[in-house]
Amino acid sequence: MDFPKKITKQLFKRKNILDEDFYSRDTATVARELLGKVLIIGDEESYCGGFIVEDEAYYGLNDPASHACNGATPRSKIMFEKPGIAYVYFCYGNHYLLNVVTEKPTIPGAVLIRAIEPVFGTGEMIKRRQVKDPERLAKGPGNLTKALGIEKSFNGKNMTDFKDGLFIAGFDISDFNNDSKKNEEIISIFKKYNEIKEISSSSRVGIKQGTESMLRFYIKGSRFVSGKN
DNA sequence: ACCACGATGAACT
DNA sequence: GTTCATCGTGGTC
Repeated sequence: MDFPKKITKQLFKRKNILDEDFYSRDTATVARELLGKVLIIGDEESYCGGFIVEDEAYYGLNDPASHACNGATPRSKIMFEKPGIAYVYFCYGNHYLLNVVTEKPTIPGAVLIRAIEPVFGTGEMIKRRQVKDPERLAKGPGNLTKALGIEKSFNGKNMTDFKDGLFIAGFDISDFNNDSKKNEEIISIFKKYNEIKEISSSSRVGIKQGTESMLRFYIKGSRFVSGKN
C-alpha cells in the first residue's frame, strides 16, 4: 500500500478502533464524537477510507424519522441489537446507506455516515465513482458507500473488529511527532482532524417527519460536507 | 397480495 | 427550483 507503515499500523491498532463501549451510548453523542474519526474498509494490505465530516443520529420509538419508530421489523431489528455493528440498507432503488448501531442492546439507535474526506485509497474510489474531484468523491451517504464499495453484504458486520474489514478508528497524533518530510502532507490532515473544531448541527436531510430535531452534525466549513455549503 | 413511498443523486428548467 | 430512475420494505387490505 502506498501509505507509511506507521500510519497503517496505527489505524489497525486495537486500542484505536472504536469499541462497543464507544457506541453503547446516547446516539447524538456518538454522532458528534464520530466527526473527525477515520472510516476504514479493507485490510492492512489494501484499504480505503477517510475522515468522517458529516453524520446523522436516528433514535427509536420517539423519532418519527427512524426506521425503528414502529418497533423492530425484519429490516430495522438490527438497530435494537449490539452497538458497533453495521446497519446497511438499500434506499430509493439505487443506493446503499451505511449506519453504525448505537445504544445498549434492546435500545434502538444508529448513526448514518453521510460524508468523509477521502484520504486512503482514493484511486480505488475514483474508479468506483467515475468522479475525480476529491470533494465530490464521498459526499452524501449514497456516494460514500459507492466510493467505498459498500453494499448489502456489509449489513451486520462487526465494526469493532478490523477482521470484518469495516471499522472506525481514532488516532494519536503524538505518534507522528518526528516523522520524515515525505509524510508531511498526510500528517497535516491528521492534525487538522485532531484539532476539531467547530461542530454545527442542523435538521436531518431527506426526511418528512422529525424535521424539528437538530440531529445532523457536520464539521463547520468543511468542503467535504454534502449540501449547499 | 397489493402498492405507496423513501435517511438519494443526477439531470434537468 | 423540479423531475425522475429504481426496488425493497412495510403498512394496509
